[in-house]
Amino acid sequence: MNQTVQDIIANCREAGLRRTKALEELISTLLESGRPMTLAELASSPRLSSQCDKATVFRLLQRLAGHGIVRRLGLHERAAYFALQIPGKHSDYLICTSCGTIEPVKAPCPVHELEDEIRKKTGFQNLYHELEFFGVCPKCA
Amino acid sequence: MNQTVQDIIANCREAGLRRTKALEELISTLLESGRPMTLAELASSPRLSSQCDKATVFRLLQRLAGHGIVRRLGLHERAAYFALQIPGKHSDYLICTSCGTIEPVKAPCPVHELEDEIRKKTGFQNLYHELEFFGVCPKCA
DNA sequence: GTAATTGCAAATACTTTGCCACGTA
DNA sequence: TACGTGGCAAAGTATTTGCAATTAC
Repeated sequence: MNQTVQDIIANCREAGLRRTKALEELISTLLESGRPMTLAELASSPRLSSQCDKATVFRLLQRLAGHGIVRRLGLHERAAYFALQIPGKHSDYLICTSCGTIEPVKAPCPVHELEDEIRKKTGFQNLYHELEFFGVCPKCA
Repeated sequence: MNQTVQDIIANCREAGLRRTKALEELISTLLESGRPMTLAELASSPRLSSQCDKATVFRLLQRLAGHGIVRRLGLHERAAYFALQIPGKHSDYLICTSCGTIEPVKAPCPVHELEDEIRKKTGFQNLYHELEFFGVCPKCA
């Protein structure tokens, strides 16, 4: 287990969560995959399926989302997606509507200025955004 | 019933759909509301609840989405949202995570250039994007 | 020891489909 | 008439919760 996992778990501890096997495996799995994952995917992943129940993963994700350690994403599927929320890192996603592959967009996000403007003009608090591109990838086309 | 409704229904007819009461009411409702709505909202709206079953609304929305006349949106809720897809018009949304209000963002969308870039670099077909801002509105704060 | 966490199973929420009746073209 | 469309009810998928047992601190 590398340093980053330890760091994130340290954040969890600060947030008042207990250090459990399930928590460690969940964080590791999300970090290793590097992409948003659904509850079903997570709960059936090798590291977690042997380790704990789907309800546990669900509740863990809920707690982590409540503390801003993971973020829940829509992504147009029926199932919700979850991704680690690394401070200072923001990702937009490119999603193939045919095969469902999700990859982070590498280019810098062009939305922050508009976000600032909206924050000023509307008075919304805790503003953040979610940006996804949908299309058919070359393999599927 | 105004002209725009007639226009949209004309598009539906061209797409091979029949002109039914349910179709007219659905289009009118979506157009009047001016915002994305869930299946449940639509099916229980005054114009539609008296008119037809939820399954009918569901199937209509599916057909319309298949022909690009409505668009299905994620918007972070458990239920899917549907919005009329007016040619040449694109909307980003500002959503209050506390009361759930959804309003279109008035400012021009700053994402089109990045979208073009992604189209060129990745070879994705039929590329489009979805952009949402989430936060707590002044009333809820 | 105490409160947070977990597993299992049951309850919800929302979506989707089957089947036959009906209405539009 | 023929095929798209509609209603009703049932099935499917994903999420969420209750409660007693367990575990981290």
